[in-house]
Amino acid sequence: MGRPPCCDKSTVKRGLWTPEEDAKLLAYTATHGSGNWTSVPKKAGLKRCGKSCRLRWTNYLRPNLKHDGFTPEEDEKIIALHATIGSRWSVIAKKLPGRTDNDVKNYWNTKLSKKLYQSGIDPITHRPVSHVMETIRGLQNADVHCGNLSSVPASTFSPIFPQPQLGRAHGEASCSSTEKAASEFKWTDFLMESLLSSDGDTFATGSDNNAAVVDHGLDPSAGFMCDAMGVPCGGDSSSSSPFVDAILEQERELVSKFYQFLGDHSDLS
DNA sequence: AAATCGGGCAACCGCGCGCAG
DNA sequence: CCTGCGCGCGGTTGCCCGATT
Repeated sequence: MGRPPCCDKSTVKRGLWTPEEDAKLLAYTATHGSGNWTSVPKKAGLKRCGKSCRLRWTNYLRPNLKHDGFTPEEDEKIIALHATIGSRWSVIAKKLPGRTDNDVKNYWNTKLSKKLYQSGIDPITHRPVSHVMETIRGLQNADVHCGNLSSVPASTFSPIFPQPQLGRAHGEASCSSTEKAASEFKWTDFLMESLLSSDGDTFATGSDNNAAVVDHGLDPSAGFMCDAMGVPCGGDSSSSSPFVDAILEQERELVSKFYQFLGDHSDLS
């Protein structure tokens, strides 16, 4: 059984907000504060979903939001943070006063990623495009297997586009120490260090454990970079379900074909 | 002037997490 | 421990509007 919808979509208004609706929501939050969004539409006299009210308030009506263009300093900060933690827009937005995650996400998707690419930097890996293409060609020639991939420099893989996680599908519990040794250098580490030293802060992620993990350049939610190559090391890596194993196997094949496709079309770059 | 295209952005959707009962 | 609910998040969609043909 799926989760029931938060509101009746047939009776709820959708689409752009009118100035009158904004005024009602502002008036309500000014006197009652934000929170308990499910009851806000009723109390504020709005025919909107509570979720829609929350979104409108956090992305547009909230006090101290900046509505002007991004500065070059903000650009630099976004790029550096994206290189370090990937597309965790809420974390990035917290580092930019007056900006929302939606702002940052839209700005990245429409402007910054293109700007980076035009300047010869791959917006996914944050490495020179030529290096990325070289790596893909290397992968095409390599037998796609966890052990063989250890020969590929660890810095090749992006946190948000890690290499195929084959060990997980085949129940390989962990990578060997030699595999780890081959990837001692973590380019994200020095990015993180430079960021942290610049403002002396850490990335709050909602729990102490998570914060500690992020401090070491790891992503507690996505599980990327258990070692520097994006291959999970340690822990239970196999699924107990044949169904899940089949899906993982299928995913593995797709990733392999994808890399092969990129290699076949490397002349397009 | 009209039609089409494409960029930018606001809003929506679905999922995961945390918490209270 | 389980379940339901509220909230926050990232990804995606769709509308608006200026540029181009």
